[in-house]
Amino acid sequence: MARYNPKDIEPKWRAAWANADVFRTRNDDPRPKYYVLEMFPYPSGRIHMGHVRNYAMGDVVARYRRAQGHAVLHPMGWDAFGMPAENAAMERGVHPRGWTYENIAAMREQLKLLGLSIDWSREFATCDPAYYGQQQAWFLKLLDRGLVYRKEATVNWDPVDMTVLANEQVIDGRGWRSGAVVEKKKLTQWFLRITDYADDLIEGLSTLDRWPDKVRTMQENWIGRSTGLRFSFDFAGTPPAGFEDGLEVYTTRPDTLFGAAFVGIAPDHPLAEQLGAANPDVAAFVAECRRGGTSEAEIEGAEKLGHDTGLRVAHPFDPDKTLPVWIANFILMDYGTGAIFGCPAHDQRDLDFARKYGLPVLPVVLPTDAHPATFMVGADAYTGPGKIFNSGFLDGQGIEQAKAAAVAKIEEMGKGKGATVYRLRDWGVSRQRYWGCPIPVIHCAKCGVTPAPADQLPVVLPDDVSFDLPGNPLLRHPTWRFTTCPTCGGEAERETDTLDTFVDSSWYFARFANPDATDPIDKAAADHWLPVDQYIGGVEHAVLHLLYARFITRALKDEGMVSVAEPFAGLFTQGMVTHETYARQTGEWVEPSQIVLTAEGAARRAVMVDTGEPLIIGDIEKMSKSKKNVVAPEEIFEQYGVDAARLFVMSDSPPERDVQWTTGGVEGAGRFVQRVWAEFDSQTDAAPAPENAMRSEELRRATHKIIKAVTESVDQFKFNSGIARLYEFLNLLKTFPATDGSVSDARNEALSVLARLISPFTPHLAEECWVRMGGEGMVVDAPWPVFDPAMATDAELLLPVQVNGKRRGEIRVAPDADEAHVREKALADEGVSVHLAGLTVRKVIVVPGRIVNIVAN
RNA sequence: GGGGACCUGGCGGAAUUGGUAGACGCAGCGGACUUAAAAUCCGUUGGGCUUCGCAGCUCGUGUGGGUUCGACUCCCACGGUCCCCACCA
Repeated sequence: MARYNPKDIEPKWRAAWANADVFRTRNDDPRPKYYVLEMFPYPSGRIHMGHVRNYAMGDVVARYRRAQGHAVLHPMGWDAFGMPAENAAMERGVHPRGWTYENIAAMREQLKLLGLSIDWSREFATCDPAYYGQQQAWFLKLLDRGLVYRKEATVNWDPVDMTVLANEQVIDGRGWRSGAVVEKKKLTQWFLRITDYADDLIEGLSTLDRWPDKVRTMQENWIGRSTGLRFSFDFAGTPPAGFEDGLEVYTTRPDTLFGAAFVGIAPDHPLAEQLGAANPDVAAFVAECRRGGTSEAEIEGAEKLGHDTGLRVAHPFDPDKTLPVWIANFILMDYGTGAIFGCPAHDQRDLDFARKYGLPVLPVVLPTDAHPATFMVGADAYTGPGKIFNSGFLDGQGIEQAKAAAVAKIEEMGKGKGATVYRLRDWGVSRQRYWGCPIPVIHCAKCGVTPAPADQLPVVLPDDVSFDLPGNPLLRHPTWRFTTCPTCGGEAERETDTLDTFVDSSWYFARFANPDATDPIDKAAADHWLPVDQYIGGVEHAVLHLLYARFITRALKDEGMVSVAEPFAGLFTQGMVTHETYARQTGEWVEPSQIVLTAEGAARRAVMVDTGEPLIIGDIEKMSKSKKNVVAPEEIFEQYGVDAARLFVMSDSPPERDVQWTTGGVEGAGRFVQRVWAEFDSQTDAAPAPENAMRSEELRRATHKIIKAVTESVDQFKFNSGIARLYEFLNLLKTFPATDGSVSDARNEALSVLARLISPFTPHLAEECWVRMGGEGMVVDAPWPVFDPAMATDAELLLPVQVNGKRRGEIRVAPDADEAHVREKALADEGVSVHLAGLTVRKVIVVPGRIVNIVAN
């Protein structure tokens, strides 16, 4: 009996799968399709434990569906454009292309170690011209349809790196890389009209019943639909130039219009800019507002700042009343109309502002339990329910009723309209970077913006670029951008902006259907495979990537390129891999491999392995290089085997939650691998057991129960529970010695089932066990075991009996025993009758197959 | 400020979705094997109490209340932890 040695056995089976080409998927496979996809990785150079967990989970699903008789599509690719490649170029003088493809090569080898059931023949990287060229092709179709446009927008500009930063790349007002104070700058940028699909993207969420509620809620909030009223205030007196039609505002509370104390406009509002041009005080105020940061602390503590323009507007419902127009720092230009009316009594921000500048606070919503004469608004605005008062024709109405009435009145007056407004903004996709998909348009002085002609696609990135200066190398390139206009033949320039990498990842799942297609998407193939049946990835993509992909899929559908609107029918968001952190007294982080743990419980201590220096045991955090709490997958594979690593990251926590990496845990998984092997390999040890016939029956039942349990746990993404049941089953199986003739049939069945049930989790071990027990072919091709409901049911049930909710006895009954019989038996039970002495039985509740509860007093 | 999730032994977690709380693993303790250690195997492990023992009683799922024959599970309030969004009118 030999110890199972993963280092020899695992590579052997990976080679066997590769030689037999078992994971190649054919598009004409007649079996029912199942598309499993894990979010494709960024080629950073090395895989980490998070990858191991993510791809292991996907592999469980893929192998399980395969065994269930599905034609499974399980591809892999690379989200290969992006900043790190350019950073490497700047820091180390390497070329982004070479750096990226080398990383891909390294990571591909590492991922292959995992033994994933991936069809590698479909692999591509988003930086392959063959991929991004197709992206350019559909981009131009969207441009043609008006879904792509250019506009001047205020962006975060990093003056050191000379590039636009996304909002999430601005940390406390500074560029995350350069540390430079970020400037607001107006630039002409490319946008995708995602807001055209805002309603549809919200509606679609309700069809995604296999998505986590959390993600659907986050997307709904992100889109942020609100309904209200858009209307204009007429100026009292001469309107400023360009505002002859008044000043348009948006509100969700038209019911509070009578409580209006002022009208506020954003510092970026055209009116503010116009006034600023004529008045240095206004210009100075606007400049001050722009300096404000957007960090949490700054918003929390930010003071409301305002500047009275001196202009006044007329109240639409009360011609005698006029309101001052203020420029206020808390009003955002890019939401609604960039202008509001302030109702201090019923909005906290307006109230803060009114108190500071001495504006009137008139309550117009009366809480149900308050009196009109005594109700006052103090430091807190009242935003609750109530009846409208102090409001002319709205008096006495409820809030919703008053909203409708106010909207109707404004519409009747021709001053505005009920409106739906979204928090979602159009998607700015311009990046002033080299390592991205070139936006395939040409700027001609005469003809304007012209799409690159189809025969010029792909517009390929030039190789000869330099990174010795900040900014966009495409802009500095001596020749690349100079071309001729496809329309007039005159001198013209290429667009030097590249696309946000989120565009690349918004359609890759469709390309996998046929990665060699001459069109962007092979429609027949995509219609066959899409939607992705199970998509798996981190919850950090809950909004951006998953929303963009839903949008692009819709846009491509409307272009006739795919038939589905929703790309991902099922979504699972898995948790991270975490690890305890260790630090020296100086605060310097220490790697787990450098430490040794002593004692246990409260006395637990960590010390440096070589010096014995005592260390601080820190929080359990996501594995990260900066905290040095990283465990390298390859070292774990080396020490415990790939199967043990796969098993552990799925066994110790529910998949959606974080899993804490522990040495003890992976050792336990390794132990399980050994014990499974020992069970298959020990056919001749041990002595016969007594009660053979009964025990065979018992083993059979256990076997069918484990089939049911593991099948359900995989179906429901409860891998940890399924694995726990497999441990339990192995513990039971060990009590059935191998040489006992009377249990051998049952035992053989049990082993055959076990090998197949573990194969999604520990595929290499499963193959070796399958061979050892004489299985036909490879277990990867074996069908999933089918459980027999009759066999999975016990012949006799052990039913707990409670008296007044407390367990007092147990009875044995047949599963189909009728209630009267169960009742009789329960009352007759010795332990029960003791507790019934002196009491009158009032009620007996029999829950079939579960429990009996006797109510007595 | 808005939205959401979570809280169970020393630790990670399980509980057939309202029916025997603590499966399974880790760590611990006791034992076997060994000259010894590691590895492995066997036993044991929520707290308290009664008992020589078999066994039994009792408390127990963040806190307080409620619904129910019965609550980790449902409802209300409070506390704590975490995540997402955020001067979004």
